[in-house]
This record gives sequence, C-alpha cells and structure tokens, in this order.
Amino acid sequence: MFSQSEENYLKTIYHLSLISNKGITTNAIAKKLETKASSVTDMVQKLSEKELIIYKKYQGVTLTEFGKTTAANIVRKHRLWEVFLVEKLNFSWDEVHDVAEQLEHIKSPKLIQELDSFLGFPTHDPHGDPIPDDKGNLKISEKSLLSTLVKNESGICVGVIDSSSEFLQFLDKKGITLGKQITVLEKEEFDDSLSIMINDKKLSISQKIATNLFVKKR
Amino acid sequence: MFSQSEENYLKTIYHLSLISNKGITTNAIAKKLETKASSVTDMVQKLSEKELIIYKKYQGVTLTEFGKTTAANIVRKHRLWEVFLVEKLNFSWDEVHDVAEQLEHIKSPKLIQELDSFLGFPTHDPHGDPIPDDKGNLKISEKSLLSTLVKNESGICVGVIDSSSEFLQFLDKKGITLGKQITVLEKEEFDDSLSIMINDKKLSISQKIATNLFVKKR
DNA sequence: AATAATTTTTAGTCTTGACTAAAAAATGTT
DNA sequence: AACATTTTTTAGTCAAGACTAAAAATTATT
Repeated sequence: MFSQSEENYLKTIYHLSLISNKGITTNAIAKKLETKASSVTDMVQKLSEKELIIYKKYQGVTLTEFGKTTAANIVRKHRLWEVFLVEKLNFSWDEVHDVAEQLEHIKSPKLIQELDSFLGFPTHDPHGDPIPDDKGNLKISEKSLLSTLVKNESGICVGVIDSSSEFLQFLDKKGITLGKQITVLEKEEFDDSLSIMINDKKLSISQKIATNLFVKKR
Repeated sequence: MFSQSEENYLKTIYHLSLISNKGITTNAIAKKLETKASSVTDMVQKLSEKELIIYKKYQGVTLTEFGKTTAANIVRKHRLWEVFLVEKLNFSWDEVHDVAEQLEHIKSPKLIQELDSFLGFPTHDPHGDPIPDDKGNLKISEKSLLSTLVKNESGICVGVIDSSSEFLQFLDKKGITLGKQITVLEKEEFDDSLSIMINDKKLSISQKIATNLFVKKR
C-alpha cells in the first residue's frame, strides 16, 4: 500500500491531469501542495519507481493506468465521506473538506463498499463533483460555467470550482445551493457582473462568482 | 496535536495502566506494541516532554491527568467507530478492530460529537467494552470472568478479554453473543472446563474460553 | 545566437520514529 | 556481599519526507 504522502501527491497529479491533459510540471504540483519543487522531484521519482506515474526529467509527469485507478479510488473515498458527513452527520458543505482529507486515507475495501451502499450509491458529492465508480471510472457531465450563459438563458446549479468555506458560505448567504434554477437577466459589460433570477428574487453577482459556479443548461 | 505514533503509545500505556495500576515498564509497552525497548525509551522521553506522562529513568511511566483524558479520548473514538461499523455498515464484531485502529486517529471534534449522536449515544462497543464520555470518564461495570462463577450460578454475557477475530468467530460458532444468559451446570476439576447452559442447550467449554469471557452476575 | 530568467534537479541537512549494539542500572542467585 | 542475569538506557544508523542552497537544464528575450 501507499503512504498518506504518496496518496496526496497522486491525488494532486490526478486533479491536475483532469484539467490540463498535458504533462504535469513539478512546479504545478508544488504550488497545489504548497511545498517546494525539490520535494516534489524527490517524491515524483518514488512514484515513478512504483509505476504510478511516468516521469521524464525536466518533462513533467503523466499517470499510468495503474496510477489513474489508484488516484480515482482515493477521490472516490474522499467524495463518499463528504456525502456521509453532510447527509448523516449534519456537516454543511463548507465544513467537510478537511475531515474528508483525513478519511480518504483509511484502508479498507469493505468499509468503502459498505459506506457506498449505506449512502444509497450516491453519484455526486455535496459540491456537485461526480464520484468515481469502484473501477475508477468517472463520468463527466456536461456542465457550463454560469459566466458562459447569455442573457435570458437559464440553468440548474450543479457544482462549484472553488470549494473553500469562504466561497461556499457566501453562496449559502445568497441562497445559492445545488439544484436551484438560475436565469440570467442581464450581463454588465464593464465589470462582467451578472443580474440573475434565483428563488424568485433578483440578485446581482460578480464575475468572480460567475466563473466559479457550474450550471447545467436547459 | 499528536502524531499517530504518539497516540498509539499513549493508548497502550492507558490500557496497561487500567490493568496494573503500577508504573508501566518499558518492556511491557514494547511487548504490547511489538517494538523494541530502545524505541519505547525514545518515545517515552518525548511523551514526557509533552507532559502526557511522568517518566523516571528505570522506573517506568504513569499517565498525567492530561495524558489520561487524551488517551481516553482516543479510546472513545475507537469504540464509537466500532459501534458505527457494526450497527451501520454490517461489519461483524471480529472485523472491526483494524479499521477502528485507523479511524481513531481522525482529528475532528465535531465528527465525534455528531457520530456519537448519530449512533444514539452508545455506552458500550460491540465487544462489551465501555465507551468513555466526552470528558474521558469511563464507568467500570461490575463484571466477572465466567470462570469465577460457581455451579448453578448464572450471568449475562457482557464482554470479552481477547478480541481477536479467531476467538470472536469461535464464540459466534458456539452461539455465544453479548446479552445471552449463561448458567454453569458443572465445573470439571481436572481441566477446569465448564458445562454451561446457553440458548436452552448444553455446551461444554474449555478453561481458556471461560477466562476470556465476562458475565454480569444475577 | 547569445544572454537572461525561470524551472527543475542534485546534494546535503533536518526531524520523526524505527533499529542494533553496547553500556549502565536494577534485580536475582548463590 | 559478589557475581550473573535481566531490564533499561545511550549512542550511533537508517528510511521517509520535508527543507535550503547550488548546479544544470529549459525557456524567454534581446
């Protein structure tokens, strides 16, 4: 099995590879993990020896198939635990991340299998992110950034990019939660802010919010 | 906060101190943790600096009040997780130990508080061991080893000493579970085995079993 | 193309928690 | 009381995973 450190690196590489699909650079990993590039080089050599990634000096890394499923499995555990915390233990969606970050390293296949079943085989975590299946497959749903909608277009709120508690609490305050319908009433040219309709009320939201919120167009 | 290693040492010292109530020796700790005495000395010095234990060279260690509540809290987490695994995730009582051993190190006061409430504030784990309250208090119930009962005396099965899966599966096979009533029909002199009545059936059990099973006399 | 700036790697150090071998203290035995 | 045995501690190593500083490779700029 792998250490918590190894798992954290692997997960980070996995997340980065979902966005960029090029070789993942040492610096990108270091930034995400808030560590030094030299530490990343060390670990990346180790992960490469264990055949989780392919590493070419100065060229960045890519996941092997083995690395991909291993990483997906960690993400699966993280997201299942998040569902558990929100659905069963009264956590709010902005409180779950740090605890799930610990729980994802617990080693027990039976535990995850039973947890999945106990939760009714959920497909998405509390932030709208899809939960990989037990083979590591992740279905990507067609979702769009709220900022890409045009005037009078509407969509269902399905996810966030930034899942910091600051952002999530802000959304809570504004009454914006997953599942809600949002209609764009107006787009302001000069600051890219939006006027939207949600909960039968008009709301003005900044560009920053609009580029961190996913909707499913309808 | 404390590392997993520190927590494991602390928990071991706590368990040893509940049995012996003398100073806990280096060797006793080493044996329980399956490590070397020299490693124990190292760690014991560290725990002493952190004021979790009092350590006098060559004299063994005792827990401080701070150490005692810290240790009780780890045991509390361990036992609450065991209840969760059995009650909610279909684990049997012989499968929970290793997973709980990992889960006990998760750091989140809210998690434990909510878990406790979710489980209905259980007082005992699946092996009949009491769960310390959130202040670290442990109520010790008057239980007796089955081997101390005399002929025709009976009691309710309330706990085990050995909680290895081998022993627990053996009890399952014999139909001996917590809550069942046991009556001693006969005590054999030459091998200290017992003839008991349980589930309306006569059963012969060895001395080894009888000295690993707790009952509450009635 | 040559130089400057950036990125990445290497080399060496530190801490944690383990180990072995040897020394020191405590305990047991005659 | 003197010696033998056991227990415990010390001293020195090792691996994992982090770090800093310096070297090497790559990329950008003139």
